[in-house]
Amino acid sequence: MIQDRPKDTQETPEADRVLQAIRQIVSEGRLPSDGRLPTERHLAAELGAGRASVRRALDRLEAEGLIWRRQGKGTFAGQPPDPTEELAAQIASDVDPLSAMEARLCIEPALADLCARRATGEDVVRLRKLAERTHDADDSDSAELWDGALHRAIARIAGNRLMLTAFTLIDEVRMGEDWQEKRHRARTPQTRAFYDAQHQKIIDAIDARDGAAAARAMREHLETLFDNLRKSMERRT
Amino acid sequence: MIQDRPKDTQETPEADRVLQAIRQIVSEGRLPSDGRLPTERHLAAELGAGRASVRRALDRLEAEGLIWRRQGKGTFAGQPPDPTEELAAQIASDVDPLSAMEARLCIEPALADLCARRATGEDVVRLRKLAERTHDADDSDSAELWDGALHRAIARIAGNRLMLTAFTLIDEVRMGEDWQEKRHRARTPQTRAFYDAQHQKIIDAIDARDGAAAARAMREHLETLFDNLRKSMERRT
DNA sequence: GCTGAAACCAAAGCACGATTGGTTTCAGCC
DNA sequence: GGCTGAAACCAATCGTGCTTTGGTTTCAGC
Repeated sequence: MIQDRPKDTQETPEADRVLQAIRQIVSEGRLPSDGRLPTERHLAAELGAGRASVRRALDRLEAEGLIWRRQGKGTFAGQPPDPTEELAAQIASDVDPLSAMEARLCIEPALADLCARRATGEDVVRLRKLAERTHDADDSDSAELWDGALHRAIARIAGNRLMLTAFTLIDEVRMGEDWQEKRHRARTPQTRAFYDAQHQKIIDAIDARDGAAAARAMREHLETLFDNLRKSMERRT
Repeated sequence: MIQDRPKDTQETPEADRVLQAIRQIVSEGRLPSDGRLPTERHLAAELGAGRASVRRALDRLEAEGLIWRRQGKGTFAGQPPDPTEELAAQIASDVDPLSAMEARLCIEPALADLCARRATGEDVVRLRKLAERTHDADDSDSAELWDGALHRAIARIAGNRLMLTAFTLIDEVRMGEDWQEKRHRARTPQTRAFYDAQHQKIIDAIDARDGAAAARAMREHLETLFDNLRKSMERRT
């Protein structure tokens, strides 16, 4: 699996040209709203190359996770769609914030536990980086995004496909709801600082491979979040 | 909403005739393997009635939950398909028994907790009946079925749509797997008696509306189940 | 050994008409 | 007025056939 040859930027004259060209299309060239790339045959004609060369380049981009392909459908930028999202969209209509919170309070501490028992050193580094991004975020919106990424990363590292699916389900419903705004109002500079400290505590427990402590810290974090959300909802009433 | 007229078995001469005829088709008339009924137009012609009458009869059967209809598709006996099952079928392939058990251990105690806090007297009666059926089951297979129904009932009573979906996901994957056989081997007369006692304990806690105790009892039950499953797998090795 | 070209396969999309449940309207009949 | 039967129309779905598109193989040239 190890590339022997030192030339990494210029594998072969033609292949590299094609690869760079397509990479540029993906990264800066504006694509249709669905992210669809031109067809392989079209790209080959446009770049004056053969289909085989184009396919080799696309193979690489796909391996890098920049694009995904489906026979009969096309080539698209980004990640392949997740069937969990569709299910989430279907049941999102009759789920209230309280139910979502109950579900989070049930599953996320367990995920933190598993995460602590299975995380590699590399994983912990990534988590710390995400916590830092959450901390450094300028506005409340981007803090929200990085916070979501952190919780998602913990769920992924936990390494249980079923529980990850359940988490994704909750996460999608939570995001798609119109009570986004309520959550937004619940975030203040004070709460954000508090959340950052709790994130630290969770990650420290994971770093120490202490599953029970990680679960406890996560539960504490969620309960704080829950309380603030509830308070902000009562304030509205 | 209250029917004033005493005639319940004979609402109107024609409507009742059509209703009975279709009810008979659904209950005893053999249908195609997918449970599809003849089309409304076909039924109307065959029964010598108008489409409106047929539709009224079908409306009633649908309200009773005996059939379900979809525009452009047809009328079918039984319950409408659950999108959760499809998702479960998709991810079932890369889920091992251990992951499923982890997931159950995470979610079912929480469901028992919620169930204890929300169950009505009627709910408890139903649970006791299911536990009894599990106890009285002749063979291991039917015990398995009633046991599943009991756990599902607890999940439903918990009254959280998201968590019910997550439970259904786990349940479907668990059922569809080929390690059904392993679970079968793990059930012996001794373990069955033990499980019955644990079911009692769970339901007693629910009856007492003691959420924490219900969760504890459920966790204990699942851990026993888990241990036996693991032992039976090791025995095979 | 890589490239370009061509041909074929299989999965998905698209367009079309047919089918089917959902709805409305209308006339006939208690 | 209320139920019935008939008809017409709407909207979702399905089946069919053709096209598109990625996946694969083959072959000749450099």
